[in-house]
Amino acid sequence: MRTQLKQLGFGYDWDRELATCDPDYYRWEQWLFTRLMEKGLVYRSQATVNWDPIDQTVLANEQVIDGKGWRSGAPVEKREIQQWFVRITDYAQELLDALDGLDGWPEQVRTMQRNWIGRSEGVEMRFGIEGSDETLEIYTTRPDTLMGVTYVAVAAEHPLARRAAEDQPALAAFIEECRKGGTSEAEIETMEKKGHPLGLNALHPVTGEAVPIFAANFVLMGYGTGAVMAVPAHDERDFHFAHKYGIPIRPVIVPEDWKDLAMEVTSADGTPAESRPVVAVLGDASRVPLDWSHWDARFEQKGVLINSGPFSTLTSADAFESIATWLTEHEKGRKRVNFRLRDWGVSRQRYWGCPIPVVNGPDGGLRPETDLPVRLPESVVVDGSGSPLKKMPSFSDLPGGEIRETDTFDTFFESSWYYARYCSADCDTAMLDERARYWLPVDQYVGGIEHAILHLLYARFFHKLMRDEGLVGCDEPFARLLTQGMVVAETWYREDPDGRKQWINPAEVETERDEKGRLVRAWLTADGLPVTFGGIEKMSKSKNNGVDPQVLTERYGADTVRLYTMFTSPPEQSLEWNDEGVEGAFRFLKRLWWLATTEAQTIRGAGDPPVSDLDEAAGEARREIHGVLKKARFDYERQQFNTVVSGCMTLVNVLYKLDPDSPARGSILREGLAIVLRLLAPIAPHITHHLWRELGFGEDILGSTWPEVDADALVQSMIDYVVQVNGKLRDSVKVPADADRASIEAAALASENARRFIGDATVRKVIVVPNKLVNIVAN
RNA sequence: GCCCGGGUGGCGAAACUGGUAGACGCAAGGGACUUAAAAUCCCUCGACUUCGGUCAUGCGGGUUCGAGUCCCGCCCCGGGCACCA
Repeated sequence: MRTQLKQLGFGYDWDRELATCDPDYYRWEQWLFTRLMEKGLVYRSQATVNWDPIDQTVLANEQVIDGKGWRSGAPVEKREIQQWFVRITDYAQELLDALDGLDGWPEQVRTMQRNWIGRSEGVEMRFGIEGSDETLEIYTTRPDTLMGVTYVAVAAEHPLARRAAEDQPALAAFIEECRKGGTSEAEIETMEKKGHPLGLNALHPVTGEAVPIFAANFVLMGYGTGAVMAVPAHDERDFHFAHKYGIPIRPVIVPEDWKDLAMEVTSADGTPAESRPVVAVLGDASRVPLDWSHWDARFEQKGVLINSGPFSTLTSADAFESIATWLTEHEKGRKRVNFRLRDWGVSRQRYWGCPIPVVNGPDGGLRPETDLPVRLPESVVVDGSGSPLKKMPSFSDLPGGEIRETDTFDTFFESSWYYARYCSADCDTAMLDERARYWLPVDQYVGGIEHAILHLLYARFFHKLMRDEGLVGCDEPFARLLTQGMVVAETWYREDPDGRKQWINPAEVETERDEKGRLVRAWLTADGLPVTFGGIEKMSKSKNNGVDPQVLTERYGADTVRLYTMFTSPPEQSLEWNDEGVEGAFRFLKRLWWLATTEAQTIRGAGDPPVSDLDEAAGEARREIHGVLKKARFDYERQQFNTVVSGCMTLVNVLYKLDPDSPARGSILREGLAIVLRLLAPIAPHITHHLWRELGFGEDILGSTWPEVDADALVQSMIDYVVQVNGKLRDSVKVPADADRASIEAAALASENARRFIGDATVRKVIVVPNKLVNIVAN
């Protein structure tokens, strides 16, 4: 890979090369971790993982396919194990607030991070439990719907549910059922929502009303308090759950403009409107009824409270405050800010990775390892079940009955600070030294959009941890961010007899397609036997659908590969790789080469183009050249490199078409090539460097100055105006550049086609867009 | 399911804040040069057309003198969803 990067001409400083698996690197993140332990920023807690009961190993979410282990095929179970966590939630507010200042970042990424952190303002409160002194703590962002609570749901593994299950076999079976399946949010959110009553009631904090408690498979113990209040009338999931289990639906909110009617009904007899159209209750047939027999997105909207006792007639916003105050005064709850963001679980039960530098004492105590680095053993037995380190006493067993932690860090730990280590790559006395303060933040960070949330959030967090250790001087790691689109490619696979997928590289697959491009059949080149299409996905090692640029580099050279890659689409956009167009990039560089070398003598002997007395065609050529330059500079600034390349192609086309008899030809060639070589230098450095010298412009193109636009060259004496009639293109007219509005209008109205299309109609209005068009509105 | 993007010719794409849709390329077709091929150069290239035009930027509505661009509602594709990294 190093050879390939060098061949492609990337200007890296190889003295700063580092490998995150090197103990000289990872010892410093071990050191930081021990500092965080001392500061109380790490803790150990139970967390749920995917467990493969056959292979006896923890599975990554990616390794759970349709609820089964990817290797064993066994149904995956949830299992609680001790894990290390870093308190990223302590930094949630800062991570959120600082996004506003990251104006060099794409708004898209900032939005994703804001949503991920998910700050919400709500109320936490306690429900009593009938016949018990215990309480259930819940959090809601919609306290205005509190009076519509008709049940409460807890996680299947909630202690209350476990205890209730002791003498209820059906409930115990349900809890067992909930253990099946993976832990990913996508899986939990898309599975069928199920529940089972505990046979216990919760007591409403305001009314004291008893509502049933259910164990539910969509409530997770690890997130929040493991319990939620449910308002079927105003939450879609609760609504469907209530229908399924015959739980009452009690509407407590109606649209705000129904306020007067709402007051009528609540003051009339106080009869709950359960399951009856609210309009019928309100007695106004002219309104569109809200019928609670089917879900309607309007139910979730805020409005005015009804059926809510003392809070009826309040708006949702006022009710939020009133209910929060009521709960606070009665010591049953309070307002609270909540974050969706959860603490960072950094433990992995795998061999690869940096060992977590902690020692378990014989008395159960924990201490940070002081003798760093804790090296990852290099010779281990990998038997496919569990972590090899756990079965390696030479690693884990320490004198005095102490046992070393055998979990390793999440590999995001390594990728969260490598950018900073580049500044101090050779420092062996500290994680970072004063050079990191000098260089950071990174001016321009480039990475795939798939890292928009996790990697970029962890790196921002890590940076703040290092800042608080005094290691870096700034608050954020990356001043500007460019998120590349994915390079996606087809995936192909074959299944083993036991159902495992073997991924095959697209380069080894041949296909036959019908005239509409649909796949007819596909086979492996090597054996001619069929392979299965697995969809188009981002290139990855696990799906074996990467493309090796080496073949193209050998055939066309580094500059062609670089140019084509830049030309084929803008960097943010995802791209289905296809090298069919690479010939065009190669052809362009050959044209550039041919022009420069055959005209070298002319160019070397030419001077600057005369500014005033150019013939018309030469003036037009200069206008085009400087027009391209102006746009290319703009496109470089907005990082749209594909149009920089097409601009350069246009510029070379202009130079090819110069009138061979024009006296200005030599000087325009000279000016044009001097511009195009510098515009292309960052993209195709090798050829431009050579031609720059060849044409006598200088020794090193990288040391030259950026070309400047000649504003005089852009001046036009006549301007083409498009003439539209009723918004449709009908004609165009040439107008002197200094013409006033009236004469532009007159010219447009006088044009032949405009007159034809206006016909007998009356001209109502004429719109003039300066330097662009005239639209005549007539009817 | 939720969050973020995207959908424009046969293909990759362009169109700066609403103002000539398809720049620049690829592929294809025709021609020149050549014994021939490669390379190179020139021309054509969204659809339909009565050759006046008409239609066309995923689908259906809307705002506007004017919509690929703005608004509302859908469909499809990609990325992420905390243990792929």
